[in-house]
Amino acid sequence: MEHTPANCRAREMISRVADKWSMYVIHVLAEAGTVRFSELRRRVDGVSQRMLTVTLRGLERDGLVRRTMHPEVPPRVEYSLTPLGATLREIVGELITWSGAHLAEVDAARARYDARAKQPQWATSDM
Amino acid sequence: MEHTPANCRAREMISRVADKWSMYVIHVLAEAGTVRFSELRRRVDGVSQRMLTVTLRGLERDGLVRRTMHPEVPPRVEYSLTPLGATLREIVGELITWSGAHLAEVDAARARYDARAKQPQWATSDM
DNA sequence: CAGGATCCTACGGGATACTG
DNA sequence: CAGTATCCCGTAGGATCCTG
Repeated sequence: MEHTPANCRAREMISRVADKWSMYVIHVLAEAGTVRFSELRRRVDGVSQRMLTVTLRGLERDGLVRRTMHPEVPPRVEYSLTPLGATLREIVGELITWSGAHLAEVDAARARYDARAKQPQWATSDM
Repeated sequence: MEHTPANCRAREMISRVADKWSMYVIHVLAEAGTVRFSELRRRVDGVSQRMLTVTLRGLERDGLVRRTMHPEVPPRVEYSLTPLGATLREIVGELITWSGAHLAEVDAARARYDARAKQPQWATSDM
């Protein structure tokens, strides 16, 4: 993995996906297929209406998500992954899987760290 | 992929890693092995000294990064991935690879989106 | 129902200066 | 060298209200 121009721009792409909601939205779309806005809002637990819109716009702009407007009343808008977006499925899925698998370890590490940080005196070998 | 408690907390883990620098730092440590602070700062292009410290502390707390202090003068501090952190290597690596592979597509999608957004009138079939 | 427009706040994150 | 401490600003992002 060298310092090629493409690699430089990798940070750009990471930034694109590394916000609070993008990965989660991709993940939900990956498992749900085609979903309406309100349904998506329900599934992406805790997202505000505004942030869901903003996130979807970003993903749509990057060609990861397709937005389909049905000219009815009341309006129905459906979202799904594009083929490009689908190529992210696996990676995001792995990240989710990883989280589940290593959650306990991370929690333990945190507890250890916090304990040590709280009483730095005890960390000295003598006492 | 169901709505298990572990899966709920997946978002927590994603949030942990989905900030501006964590993935990038993990990636650099993955390819560089054991690195001193200043060297890391040079390699993680664009990071401020403060944010590198903050990011490293977070990763250390979560047990993903090991910090080794050598009691010398001038001080030497080295960072490396823990075994747990190393399990993220592949996932982050895939994301980087993905970025490189699909950069052009994303750029094209953006250009298309922006063009359409700028002149919404032209989007109508007649004109 | 889908989401644009506003308002507002908290926090991410940069620059700079200081310390062991 | 490897930080910590401050100051400060921009923006991510939540709450609310409004419209087609």
